[in-house]
Amino acid sequence: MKLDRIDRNILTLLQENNRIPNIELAEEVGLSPPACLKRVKQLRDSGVISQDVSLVNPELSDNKMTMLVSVEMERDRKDIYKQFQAAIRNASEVTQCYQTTGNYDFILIVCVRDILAFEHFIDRVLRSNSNIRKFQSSLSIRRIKYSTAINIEPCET
Amino acid sequence: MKLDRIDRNILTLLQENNRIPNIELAEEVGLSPPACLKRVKQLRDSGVISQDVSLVNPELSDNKMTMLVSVEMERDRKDIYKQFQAAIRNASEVTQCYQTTGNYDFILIVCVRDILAFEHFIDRVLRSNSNIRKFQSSLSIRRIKYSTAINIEPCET
DNA sequence: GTTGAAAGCCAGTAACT
DNA sequence: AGTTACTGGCTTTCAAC
Repeated sequence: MKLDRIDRNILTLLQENNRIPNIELAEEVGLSPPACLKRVKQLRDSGVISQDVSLVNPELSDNKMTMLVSVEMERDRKDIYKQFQAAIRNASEVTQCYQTTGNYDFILIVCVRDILAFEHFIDRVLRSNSNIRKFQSSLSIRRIKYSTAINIEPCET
Repeated sequence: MKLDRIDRNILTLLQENNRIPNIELAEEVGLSPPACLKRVKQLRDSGVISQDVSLVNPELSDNKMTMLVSVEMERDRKDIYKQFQAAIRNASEVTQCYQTTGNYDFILIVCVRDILAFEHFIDRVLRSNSNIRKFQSSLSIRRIKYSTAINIEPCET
């Protein structure tokens, strides 16, 4: 989908606050409310906007412990990767997972209640998987920065 | 702030979709619309819900490159850490940053347009900082999982 | 906390440029 | 693509319970 300057403008604003009334949004981007609404609807329907969510203060979660886990697989076989990815998607403890190049194959961000829950996760998802050569965990003691917005540069068109 | 079962229920639902009409939300949690709305408002006002945002498909960002960077500081001095954290918060390329224990002190998730932009980031933020002993970057070739929701267990009260 | 009702604003549609 | 005019629905209040 082609995004023009106004679309990009809309996305930047909605990434900051998606509860802004359409009337205000329209004014900010210099459009009439229906025209603006139509664009927003299109952005949602086409999947450019994938989800609309409330962000909750993590201090209030029962999962106060965040672990960063690097995983190295035994071999570079596609089916092995696929199977691991499926397991990760099913593991509710994993909030993020990145496949990487370099020393490790995957980096996981895992949120759990306590060490016991983390051990349980490791046993269930990692240790039971014989395709994993090794993994290394480190405890996150603080989340310094967390932003869900992606950078959408204004363009000329 | 004390959260009862209904609050937790509301938060779980809004973390999935914050555009749900209040009427539906109220029905889902078994409350009348005004009572439900009052709770949601309170959750927002008190900061339990910190932000309401649209999530945009990262494929559409101009920053198609994600790098995972581990950073080790020269010494465990609090003022050095503070200064680094401030620099990280100011760096628009950094979308997430976790302070950790273990082999490294920080893990960054950095989104940039291309290698050039990454080099620029490294020069500006990392290489220019003499308190950094070393850092290691790896390229994320795929985001396997990404969830903004935190786990909020139902409770008895 | 619930219910019911009323007010006002906004989303969404339609007709048209 | 866009605007203006209109309708319907929802949010948001307030009352009374």
